Amino acid sequence: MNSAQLTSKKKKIIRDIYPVLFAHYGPQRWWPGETPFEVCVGAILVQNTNWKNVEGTIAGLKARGLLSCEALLETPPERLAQMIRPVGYFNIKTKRLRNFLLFLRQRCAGDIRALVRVPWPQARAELLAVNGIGPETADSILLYALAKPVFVVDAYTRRLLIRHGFREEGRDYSSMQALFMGSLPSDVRIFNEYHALIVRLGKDFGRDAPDRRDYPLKERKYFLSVRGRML
DNA sequence: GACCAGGCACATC
DNA sequence: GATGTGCATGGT
Repeated sequence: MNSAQLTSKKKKIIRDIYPVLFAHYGPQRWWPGETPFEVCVGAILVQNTNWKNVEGTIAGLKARGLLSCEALLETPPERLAQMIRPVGYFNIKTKRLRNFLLFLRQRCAGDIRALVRVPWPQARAELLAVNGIGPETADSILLYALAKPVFVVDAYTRRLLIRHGFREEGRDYSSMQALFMGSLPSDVRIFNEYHALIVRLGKDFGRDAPDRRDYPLKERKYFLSVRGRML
């Protein structure tokens, strides 16, 4: 098999996994937040943390009427840090959140939706320039807050790829993103749902999922396991 | 009590 | 440029 055929086969695998996940889990209706601003706050707070820990924290901020750019900026950092304690890394996340809020106020007059009219590669670069916003956080904001056609990659995505034999593509963020974006139509709805489904799958199986990283992709039929169902 | 959870920046080699 | 480390709480 030449490299072009292998690439084509890999793309097909990426395309084929999606309908299987969708059929099994149904629509996930992401992002689990009400406003674009809430998406941004959640994306920062959830970094390397259980989403459950973030949910309650955001609800608390909302209940206190603090879930806005200006209100959060007016909150003393020490106080903010105490309020977001449950998300873990609360000191560093306080700084990261404030860095984002300062960017938001200065660049968007406090409204992230101002970036909707900016071409997404530029908006992405601007977000990445904020200390504390890395590729996944930036892409989550672009896709789920601004509806830009950007695929979000995360730890679950890496695990899924490695388990399906994508050792080369799974080596770093941009490679994984290129694999998905190069295999799928550039459709916000699909990118939205696919990433959410991968997270859902990951939460179901965690690290207990079958792991066949030693099987070369070209020598076997790929598989996807959903509650014992193998492909 | 260990291990894990929807990262990121920074130091060091 | 690859690899290692600190950041921290809450659930299983």
